[in-house]
Amino acid sequence: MSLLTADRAAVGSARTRVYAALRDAILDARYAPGRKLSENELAGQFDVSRTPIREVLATLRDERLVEVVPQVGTLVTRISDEGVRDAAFVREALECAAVRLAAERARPDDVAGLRDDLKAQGRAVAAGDHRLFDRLDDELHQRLCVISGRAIAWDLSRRANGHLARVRRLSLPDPDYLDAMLAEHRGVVEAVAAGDADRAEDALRHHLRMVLSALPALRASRPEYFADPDPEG
Amino acid sequence: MSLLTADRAAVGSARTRVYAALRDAILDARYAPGRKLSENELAGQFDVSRTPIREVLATLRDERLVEVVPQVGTLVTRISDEGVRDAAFVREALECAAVRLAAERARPDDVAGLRDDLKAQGRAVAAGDHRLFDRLDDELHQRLCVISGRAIAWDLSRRANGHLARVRRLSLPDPDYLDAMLAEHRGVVEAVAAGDADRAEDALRHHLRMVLSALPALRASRPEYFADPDPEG
DNA sequence: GAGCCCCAACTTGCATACTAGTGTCCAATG
DNA sequence: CATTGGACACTAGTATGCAAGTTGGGGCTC
Repeated sequence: MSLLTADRAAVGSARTRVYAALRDAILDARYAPGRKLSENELAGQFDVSRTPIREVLATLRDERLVEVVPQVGTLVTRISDEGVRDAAFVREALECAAVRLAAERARPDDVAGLRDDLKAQGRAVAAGDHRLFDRLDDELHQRLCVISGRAIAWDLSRRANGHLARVRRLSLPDPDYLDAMLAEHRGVVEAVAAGDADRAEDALRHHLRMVLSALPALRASRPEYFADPDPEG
Repeated sequence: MSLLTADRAAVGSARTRVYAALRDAILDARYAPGRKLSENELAGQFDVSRTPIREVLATLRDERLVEVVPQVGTLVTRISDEGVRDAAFVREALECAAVRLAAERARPDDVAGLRDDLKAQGRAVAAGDHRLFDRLDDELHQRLCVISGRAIAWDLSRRANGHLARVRRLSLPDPDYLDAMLAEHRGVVEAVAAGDADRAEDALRHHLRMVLSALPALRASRPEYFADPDPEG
């Protein structure tokens, strides 16, 4: 623990630091699906004791990113159809409801903030910076939820998003994909700016479903990241 | 820890037991909003160490039922307009989306299960057993989510439901209220049975919003349970 | 050589000790 | 009498030790 006390409070205690790092590593598949994690090993890597590690793993378990088996170990979950469908369902339900409210409530400075985000996304696409685009993507969705007055929609959406977020991150290297995403973001933002709740909802719903289109290709290229397919549509 | 090992596994470890008891106590306001909780005291009451208590409190913090202030204490949150609105929003978004799917997918035995639940609710209303009705109410909503194929909708709905659940439990003593709730449940179930997604969604939306109608009376009768009103609609 | 059994090493769950920070209460002082 | 300073009791966060259980491999037996 090399941080000063004040910094620890600002950064949010060891737990926050470990959580962010570990979640990021799982989403990037640096901790690959199926890999076994050891509380002791992680404690050593992050230079903290097992206690905060255990709290972080409990949070990640709620997000379905890890599976804790008592007396056996903690595993990074494989990406499952069920998990991806659940995440997509939750995001669609919560964010589509939120974007309707956002369209009704958005004020000029809210719209300006959304457009700033779009511009930054345009620069990220031009620069081919997938990682930055990914962050700005999340930020845009968060902004929409905040504008709706129901910021909790983003909190829950994000928490339920683990399996889907891995699909998204692992699929990013296609430039056409980024262009399409950006175009869809623009459509959502313009509908919100116009105060058109129906159009905003439709645009966002379509957008959220598009992420799923990358799934079959990813499964084909990285079958070891996936659990066995399940038949349900 | 007086339970056998097998029972502990079935019951789900000390944490599950403590979680259920503590959550129930908070929802019933036996631990009143605003009350300070002590990890040490709770550990003594439940005859476990602070570790599982802390895990439970972390979960309850995610549900916004307690607020943990470092180096100060853990408080039962007061019921807030924001918290109630957030809970209502999340339930409406998730469960309305789920009930549409349920209406499309429900099979005869699913419908039979729903109707069994309704009958039990009728008996509970006749007997004036609010507590039982409350459980059956949750069960019905859960069934609908399970039928939809998106059981996660209920998981998240329940987790986000803390503030609203307290309103519901504390408001129960009105018999007309129970009658009205039961009638609305019937409307939802019949729409699902008929495979009418639009009607099911409308009925459920209306139903979920009705819970909010009990809020002003409760606030008037128990102002000490509530945080200061906030102006937003 | 094949199969079975047992043990050792590892796992998480829980209990406990320690650290650092906060608020309160009382006493001393202006 | 009011106010301020300080000690003390209590808090949550973290570290560590102990208990119970699983797994996999090595050695013994057939």
